[in-house]
Amino acid sequence: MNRYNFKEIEAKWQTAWEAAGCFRARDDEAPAGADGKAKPKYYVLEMFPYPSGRIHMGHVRNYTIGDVIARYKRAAGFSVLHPMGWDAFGLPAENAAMERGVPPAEWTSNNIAAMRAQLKMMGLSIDWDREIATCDPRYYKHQQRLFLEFLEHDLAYRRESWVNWDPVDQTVLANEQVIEGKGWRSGAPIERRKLSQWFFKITAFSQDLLDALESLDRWPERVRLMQQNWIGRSEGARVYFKIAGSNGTTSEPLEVFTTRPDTLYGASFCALSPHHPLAAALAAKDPALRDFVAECDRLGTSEEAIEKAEKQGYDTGLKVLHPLVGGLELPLYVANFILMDYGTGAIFGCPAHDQRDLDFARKYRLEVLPVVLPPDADPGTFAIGNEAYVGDGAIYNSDFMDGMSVPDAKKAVIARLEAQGDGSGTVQFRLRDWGISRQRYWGCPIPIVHCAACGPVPVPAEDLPIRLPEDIRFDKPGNPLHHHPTWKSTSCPKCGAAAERDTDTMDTFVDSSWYFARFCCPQLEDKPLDRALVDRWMPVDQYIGGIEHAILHLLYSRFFTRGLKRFGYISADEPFAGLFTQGMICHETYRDETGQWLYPGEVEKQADGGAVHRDSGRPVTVGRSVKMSKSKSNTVDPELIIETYGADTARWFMLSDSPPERDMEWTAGGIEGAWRFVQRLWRLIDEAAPGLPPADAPLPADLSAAACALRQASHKAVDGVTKDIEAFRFNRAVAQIYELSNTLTAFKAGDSGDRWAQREASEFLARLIAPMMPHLAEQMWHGLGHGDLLATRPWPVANAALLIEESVTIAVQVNGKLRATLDLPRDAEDSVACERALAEPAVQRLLNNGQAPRKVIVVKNRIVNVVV
RNA sequence: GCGGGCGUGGCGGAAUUGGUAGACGCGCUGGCUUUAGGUGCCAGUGGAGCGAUCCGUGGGGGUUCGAGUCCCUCCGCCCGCACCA
Repeated sequence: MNRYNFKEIEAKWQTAWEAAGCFRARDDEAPAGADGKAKPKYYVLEMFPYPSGRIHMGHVRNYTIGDVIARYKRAAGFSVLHPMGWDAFGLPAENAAMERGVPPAEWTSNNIAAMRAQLKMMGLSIDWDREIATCDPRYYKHQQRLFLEFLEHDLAYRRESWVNWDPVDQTVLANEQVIEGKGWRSGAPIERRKLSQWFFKITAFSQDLLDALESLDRWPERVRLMQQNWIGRSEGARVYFKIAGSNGTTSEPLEVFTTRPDTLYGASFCALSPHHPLAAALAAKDPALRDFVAECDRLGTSEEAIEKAEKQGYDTGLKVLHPLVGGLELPLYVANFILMDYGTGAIFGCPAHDQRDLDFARKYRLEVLPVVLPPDADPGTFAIGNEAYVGDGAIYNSDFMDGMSVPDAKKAVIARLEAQGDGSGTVQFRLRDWGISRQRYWGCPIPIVHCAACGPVPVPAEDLPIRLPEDIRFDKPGNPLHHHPTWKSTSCPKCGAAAERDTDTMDTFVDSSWYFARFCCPQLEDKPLDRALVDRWMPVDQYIGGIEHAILHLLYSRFFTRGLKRFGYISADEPFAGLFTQGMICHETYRDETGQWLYPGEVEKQADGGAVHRDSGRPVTVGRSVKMSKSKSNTVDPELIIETYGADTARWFMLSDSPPERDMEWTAGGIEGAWRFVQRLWRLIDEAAPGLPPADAPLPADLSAAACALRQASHKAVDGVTKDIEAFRFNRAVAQIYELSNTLTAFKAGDSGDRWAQREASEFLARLIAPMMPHLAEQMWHGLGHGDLLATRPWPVANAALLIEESVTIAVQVNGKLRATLDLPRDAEDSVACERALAEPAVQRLLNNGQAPRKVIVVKNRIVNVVV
């Protein structure tokens, strides 16, 4: 039996595609299609990878999906751009430098070379001439230029903000480097520190970023929802509480933000963020408060940690005056759950109608006065237990608002506060400005010079790029750029005096916020982007990546695109017209008797479902399937898979079974099954080809019933697979291809007409698998006697006349339960269907000796339901 | 804590979007082929029952002639939370 030699064949077709330049994107006027019309453009982009050194299964899935779309669209007559690059700055390169002494630039470029080779093994239809890496000065030079433009347009500014500080390593930590309040390397309790940092003014576009979500109709609904919640527009009020002074005078009033001004009469305390200026002022004179604030700081900067922590407060001893209730004084606390970054950093607490406030009030024994009465409750007896009432109802206990609905009360109380000068209605966003300064080496340097006389001064555009120095050392804690003996010394571009460079680099999210546009003109030297080329390709028609980027990367890119538009680089309003978020790859986990994680390759499955260690034979515990990760040793190396089974097999398995948006499970059985199918398909064509009519033989005049049935099955497959690819239902496309292949395998050709239908089905099969298993498809195409590249062929079109069924099977139900099925001509009259259904013995039996049915429901071509 | 999602045979999943639940694949069972095999081919495969039938889409309740699909409620698991990328 012949075997499919994937190694030879995959390499052969990859070379052939490259030689023919099949995947080069054309910037020039789109070449005319066969019908004389210009080809429409189509930009397919997968999120570019971080060059960690080896591709992982997540990459294989991501790039397989993208490649199916790119190849399909190319065949469907589009002028396709499908580029690849490297998100090459970031922390892991610095960790490698610290742990192994490899310079980040060298580490990164080695990783890129290794990963490029791996991606090429996959046979992706990528235009490699457009490859970019964000750590390349030819890229970050333009990013520095863009930073200056953000500054010029007042979309970047400098202010102080909080960071996680490791007092032992003398360095700023990322949230993920803070583990239970301690530094990951030093183990020292972390502190919060204030640093002067650069910010992008994303909040300038809050409303627009929110409104435009509606136009993104090819984005997953859940991503739009998450972004909407992230931007978090809320209408509410600012309320001023005067502070009762010890000597009867009041200082500056306390400004709080609330979304529930209607509950103002239920207020029983006010609380400040530990970082509120007033808290800081009070702490200066109060050591106990200082300790409390320090305690809060140990939580770090992550919102999750702050909100999960037990609610704690510190009574400042100060009282604030209720703006509407004369003489009512409320205690003022500093509380660990108040975020300085949201609203005004201060709240009033209404325990009856907010769970956090209620928890707080119970803990500190504060009053709980309900002011919203649930619809069916009795005002005399209604009381709050351990659950706040957050629903709608009638306002009571609230003076002039009594009896109003919640929305009416909001309006009324805002009007009253405004009239009194004690507050105002306002719109608040949860979205905060984007802090981009990082105290790290391996990132894009911020092109700013700090001058004692002139302050922060932008580096003139002609002096860019500000290059990263390569002679750096990681032996001291802190930022190597900062320690570098000479790098930061320079002169002020404004006054010429000795000055220092900003030693911070940009957040790597900046790098990925415009790379998609740079792919339109990757080699352009004098400016970041060429308007004409950007407009030729942008927006990205289909963007594909992990759901974990649903908020930050996508939101920052949307913000950047608005900036780019303002600076005149782009016409599009949004960067990504279509978005697809794929699920993760999971695998079973294995542990030995000592609890040590084992890699799948170290484990041997047994017939009884158990597992043992391959070498030692010791028993292994099989754990549930979770996301592949090094920490659980449940990863499978794509390169090993491709070397064992070939790229097509890996790609096919990626697309089989699981819907692409859902998590998929990697199994040894699954990849074996895919491998067998590759072999089967190839054998099917290899064995049938010699007996088939020539490639261009005309359709014979009369075909046997079997040939007609085969044609119908093939055309249905073409139609179905096309629809499934368009809708990202690759698992269903795969299932349909299996069905066609099963039909074709079972087909026994009798006459020459049969063999014609057999050739048609075989060719369709090759063409339908082409986006998914491109090498095998080329080989099949070649085996069927074609001399051209399938990669350059248009997509097959089904003959609509062959898709229509002549008869349909109808379900016959009695009281909704299936009792029989009927074969009827398509579109048979309802009366006919009804008559035939009632004649069914199973129906007669349930009608008890010819009783008349109470009702009969007929759905054409589908169902007859007899109600007894 | 807040926000988003998912839940169907032994397993991954399909279901024309309210109309025959389990397509297709994996696994399993039986048989055949092969020098042999973890290859290939054929048949079977949701559970219970000899059977007519009955039960079955995380649990409970509801709407409907009809619910995996819609509504309410409970449970379990997963993702994001602003310095990981």
